[in-house]
Amino acid sequence: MPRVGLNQQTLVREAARLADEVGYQQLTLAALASRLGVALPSLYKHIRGADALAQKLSALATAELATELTTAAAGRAGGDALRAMADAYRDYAHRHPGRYPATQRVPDPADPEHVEAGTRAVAAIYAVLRGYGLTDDDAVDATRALRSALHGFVALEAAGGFGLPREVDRSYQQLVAGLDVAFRSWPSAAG
Amino acid sequence: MPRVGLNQQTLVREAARLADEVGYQQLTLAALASRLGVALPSLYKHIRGADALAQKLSALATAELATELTTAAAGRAGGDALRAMADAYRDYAHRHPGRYPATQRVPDPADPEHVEAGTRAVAAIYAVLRGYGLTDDDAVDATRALRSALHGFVALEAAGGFGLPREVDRSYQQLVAGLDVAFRSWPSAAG
DNA sequence: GGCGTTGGCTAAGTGGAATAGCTTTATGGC
DNA sequence: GCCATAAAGCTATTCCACTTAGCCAACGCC
Repeated sequence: MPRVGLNQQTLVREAARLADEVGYQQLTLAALASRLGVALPSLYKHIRGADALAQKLSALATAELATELTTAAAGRAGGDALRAMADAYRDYAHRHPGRYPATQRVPDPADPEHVEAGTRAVAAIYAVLRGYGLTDDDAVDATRALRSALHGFVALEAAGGFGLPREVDRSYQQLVAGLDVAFRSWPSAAG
Repeated sequence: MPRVGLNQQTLVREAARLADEVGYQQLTLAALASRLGVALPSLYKHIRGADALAQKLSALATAELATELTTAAAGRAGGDALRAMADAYRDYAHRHPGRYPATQRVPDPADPEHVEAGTRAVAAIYAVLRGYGLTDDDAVDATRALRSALHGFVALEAAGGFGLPREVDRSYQQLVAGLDVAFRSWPSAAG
């Protein structure tokens, strides 16, 4: 039995690739083992189980997404930054349909890299919102609104929830334009 | 073997109750059969399988949600209608945490009731947007934006994605207020 | 009351996750 | 270089969910 030379990193990376090909829900230990050319139980030498794999995949995807969001917003401000970030967000979801759902898993407090990735993603959003003069509670609310809108759109799109012929790209542009308008007049003291 | 007197309707209704108790992902045919006091294969006399059950549950939940959205918006207009509908939406997701995810499944074209429920839900949203003077392409875009924002928020909330102490209720109010602002100045001819 | 339809059942197969326990490989100390 | 040991494979087995096949009993109609 020649050794394949697996380790957790190669395993998680291959899981990410596999998920993008077959879908997040179809990512199974059995499929991963088959892909790597080992028997299923062999994976347990490197990862605690299916749930741990999902968590590590989430950390990987979140880190990737955070980096892309940060890069997109760099050197831009206001509506420019918002549009660039929103495009990067949806683009990542399109390019990595299997990884994207993993980013929605809440970071594991016991995994510093996962926590850091989540923090970086939120920080990227915060930075954009600072360009609108939003801080503290307003920034928290606006961050939640932005995440909700982007994730909701991408999730509905992936689920095939947009049946009408109207182009989805344009609807997304309008959504982001609407967010821009909303953030510009975001209430500082609403009740 | 005394007959329990099952039929598809009671089966789907019980599945809805069970899903709300244990979660959508934990709704299994095994759990449902146990709950109904029959052996698992007996369910197949009434439903084609696990996927068909999920589809029927989606039809049920979508119909319920459509009704609640329609009721909430009735007799209101503009921002009033928007807020009432948004509250009804999130309220439904909270009261029915197991049914809500089912509403995201795309209606089965072969199930007229399912299709009708989906149509009613979208129609309720359209009616609210007409109060903002939005029609045609603008209404399509705005509907997608509204659905995205509401679903995204509810999904992130359910996933535990809002870690900070800032009250989630207030964030939701701000989101809806932002949508109101955006819809009032929704671009009629953007490009 | 017979009989067909229907709604239960048991049995068995598939596929994924997980654990136990064995064997082989790679490696580091002497 | 040899060997002890840890690591990385393996097979076998259990558990759980879904599904199909095929049997039998109950109910309902004439």
